[in-house]
Amino acid sequence: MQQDYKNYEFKRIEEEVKEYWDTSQVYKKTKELKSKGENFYFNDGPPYTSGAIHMGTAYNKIIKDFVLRYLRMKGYNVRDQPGYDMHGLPIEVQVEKALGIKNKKEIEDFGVEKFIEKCRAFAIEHERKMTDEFKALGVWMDWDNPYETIKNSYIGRAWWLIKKASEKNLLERALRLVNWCPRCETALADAEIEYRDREDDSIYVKMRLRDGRFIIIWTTTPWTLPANMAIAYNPDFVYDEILVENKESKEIERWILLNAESVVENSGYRIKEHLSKIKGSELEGLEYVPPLNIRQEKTRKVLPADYVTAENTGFVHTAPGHGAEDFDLGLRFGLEIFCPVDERGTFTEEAGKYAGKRVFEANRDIIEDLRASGFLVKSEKITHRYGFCWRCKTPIIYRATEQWFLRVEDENIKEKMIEEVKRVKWYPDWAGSAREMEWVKGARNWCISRQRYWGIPLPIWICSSCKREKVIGSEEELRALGYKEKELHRPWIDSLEIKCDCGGKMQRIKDVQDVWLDSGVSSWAELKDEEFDDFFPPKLIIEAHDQTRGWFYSQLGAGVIGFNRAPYDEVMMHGWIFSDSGEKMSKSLGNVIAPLEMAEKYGIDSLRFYLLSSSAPWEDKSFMIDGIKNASRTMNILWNAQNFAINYMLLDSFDPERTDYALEKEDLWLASRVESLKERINGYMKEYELHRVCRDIEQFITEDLSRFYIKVIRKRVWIEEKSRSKNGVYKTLYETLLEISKLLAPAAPHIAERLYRNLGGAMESVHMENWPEVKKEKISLKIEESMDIAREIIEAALSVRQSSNIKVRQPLKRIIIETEDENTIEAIEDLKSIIKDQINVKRIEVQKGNEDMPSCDFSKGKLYIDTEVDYEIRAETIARELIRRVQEMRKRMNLNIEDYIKCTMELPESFVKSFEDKKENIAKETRATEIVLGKSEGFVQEWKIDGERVVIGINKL
RNA sequence: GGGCCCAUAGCUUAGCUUGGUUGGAGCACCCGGCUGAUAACCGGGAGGUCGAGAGUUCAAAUCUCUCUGGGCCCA
Repeated sequence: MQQDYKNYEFKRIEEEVKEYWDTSQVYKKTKELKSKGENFYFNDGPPYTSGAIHMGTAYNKIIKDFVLRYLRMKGYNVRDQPGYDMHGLPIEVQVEKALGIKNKKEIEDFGVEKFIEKCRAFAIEHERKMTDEFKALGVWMDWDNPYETIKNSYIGRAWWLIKKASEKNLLERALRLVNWCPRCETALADAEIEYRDREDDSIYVKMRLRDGRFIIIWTTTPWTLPANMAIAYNPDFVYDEILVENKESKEIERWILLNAESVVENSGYRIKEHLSKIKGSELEGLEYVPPLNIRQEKTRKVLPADYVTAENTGFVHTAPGHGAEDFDLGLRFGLEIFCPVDERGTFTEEAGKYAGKRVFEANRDIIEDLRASGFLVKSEKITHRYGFCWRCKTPIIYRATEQWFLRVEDENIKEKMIEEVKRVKWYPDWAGSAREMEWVKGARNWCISRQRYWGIPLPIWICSSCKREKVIGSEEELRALGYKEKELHRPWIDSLEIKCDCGGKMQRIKDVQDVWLDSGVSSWAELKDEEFDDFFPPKLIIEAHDQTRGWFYSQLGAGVIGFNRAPYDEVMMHGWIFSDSGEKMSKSLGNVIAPLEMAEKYGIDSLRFYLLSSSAPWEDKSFMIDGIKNASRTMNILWNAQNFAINYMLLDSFDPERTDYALEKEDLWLASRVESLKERINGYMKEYELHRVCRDIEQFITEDLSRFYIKVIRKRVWIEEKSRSKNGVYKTLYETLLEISKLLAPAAPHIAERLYRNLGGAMESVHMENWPEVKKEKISLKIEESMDIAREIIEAALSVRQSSNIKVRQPLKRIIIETEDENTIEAIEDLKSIIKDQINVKRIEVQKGNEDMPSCDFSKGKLYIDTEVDYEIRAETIARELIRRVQEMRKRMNLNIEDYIKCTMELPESFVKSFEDKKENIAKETRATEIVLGKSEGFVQEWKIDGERVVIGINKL
């Protein structure tokens, strides 16, 4: 056992603990110690290596660290390899920026090889920085051996899945509608789209039917009109046919639409007459003349579609080359998938007069053309949600292109995925049953090809003559074909030509793989061959709720295709951290709170404890500075409790092994509280309710241990001689603190370690310990209830004291408690000395109260205080006042607890007799060898007691 | 527009599953007190239309519906 810093100097403490972990290789030894336990494969969701960690990343790893430390204490052999997601567009975009490059052509000019090297360097540099930060947060993972998605071994494992998909006929190349970033010139997965508000044109356009009537359509993307191939209507609707007049030309027209009034509002038309109702189904077969007749076609058809809603005009302009539903409708009715837009978002020659224009810029021209030709009803602005490229923030467009897909929509695959979502245990339950389920049910075939550079090359070779495809499933397979380059990345891999059976040459498709698939395969790609049997599949993953469509999903898809199962049994989903005003933290808003800055200021353990206890893991949190301050205060209180305990134990050379101790009621009570705390915590851990775990520990430390127990046992500790009762205190404190160090180890690993080591814990580290078992026999609900009653009585009495203006230093003659409650009567009998002590009262009587006495109600009855002051009470009050002043002076002089003093006092005449009577007691309490009345000497201070002047002088001996 | 989650004091939150005395804490504020582990703590004060509305019920923060606002994921 040893004393520690007087104050909770978290910075020094945390640094020193880390140093201890390093020099004594505690992490390694802990893992070795637990290596015989049951294997537990925890799979770390790899953060993306493109920046410093933010509060959310920190929170994520802190939760993981909590759970991993807990699992180790529970005896598991935990596989805790961290990972990094290091490929992909985000890094390419950042490197492009650094190089001052703007598009793919400039990358080709710069050199793909050099570009790849820049990307690699970028990823590795950030990986290093992030690792340092995670370590700083005290996160124990296998930082020397992270899995990295850019390694050859990893890439080969990713290929395995592509081959597997190909073998199962789940890999297909298809003309499909994809999200397209015109700046990055690549397809994007649904997961790569970020939705934000954007202001767009909102136009209503007339489509002339062959019979001269008009159908009105509405769109926010005028640039898709050149690709218009049909108009969709809903056969279940009843449309209005109306007569409208052009306000200027007075021309009369017949329109078919819904919501005529609002469409005509603010336009150059007014309604003359409502003619008739037309059933949607009656529109079948109608033909119209496309308004921007760029292809000189005569007419196109009006087609039925269920997805058309009654919003706007009830008709939907359909461009199969630019919209998902349009595309499907196009397939169903054999429309041409017309897409006159190239990869840079520019109209091609096929777009006639618009050729060469960027699509968004063409909006204006198209609107003007419609206006000029009289087809525009009106043009307004609208703010709506629109998709943007997740990295470069360019508004995306939809294009029909040939891409590679994993056929997730395949009935067997989707059914299995749904089954797996049901099988997996989600925390909280609705993360799976509602959220993930919803997403999986609506899942589309997964576009996995990207027309980019920094990624895992898709291992697909195609013969230029017979078009046969070959998929490579591993690095070995590639090497067997004679591939000599060290690198599996582009551009090197593109050089490999494979001889086709037909005699032709096979070339790799140029695409790289969607980076979401990189992390999707991590569950097996990170494993070494020899680990596979022992660990696969992983048991648990822990990520934020945005991963519903991200990693939860990509792993599920990849796992079902590869292994016919989800690569996890349990998913713990957590929330995001927002700023104190509840906004997203972002550089542009200037409200970013860096995790390490907070750790610097308030301590790592405090940061961790705050984040963990603030609210349920799955809830989003606003980061409150007051919250972390409060956590720091809790750590401080624990620190002080430790110092108090160890200080006195050392003074009395207490040995925790000794058995000559006597336990009092309060000791049994505290022990019971510890055990019931453990029992509650075990319950919370079953549902990963980490916040409840932390809150209960905090409550115990502040309420039970510090504010009550230590206050109650002070007197016992002050007794000079060694005693069985004092040993009882020490024994209780020692065991309590030791248990607390273990319970706190997952959340606040540094202070827990220090506390454990200071107490002389049996292991080298608290993190090697076993998670404490509940000792049920120590739990006594009876004593806990009694103590609750006692505490309530104490509170009530102190309250009456205050309202009657009687300070606690003045003893009360008696209190009277009026109650019928048997438990209360019993509690008073049982805990009399504690109650008397805390209230400073001579006697407790249970009987009918005297209505003239000051009183107050409490839940089980009424409490009265007897305020009569006799000579003895007066004398004791004065003695206590004097003791208090001397103690305060000792403190100010910085004396040690065991130092002796000599004391001189100048007292008013009215105090002298009391003083003489209580002199012995005053001397004992203040460790004064003598107290002399007369001129004060040494350290002298003047006090006012009950309005009288008192001068005290102290000399240290 | 859809799915899921959230809304309780100035702030952070408990209570909601299983309706039932005057809805608890902590932080901050004011007043008083206590203190040889603790610049710690205790007592009191002030502060709540339990997001809004409707319904079920003898009784609703709690159950149901609708709406509003926020978040995530989509369209």
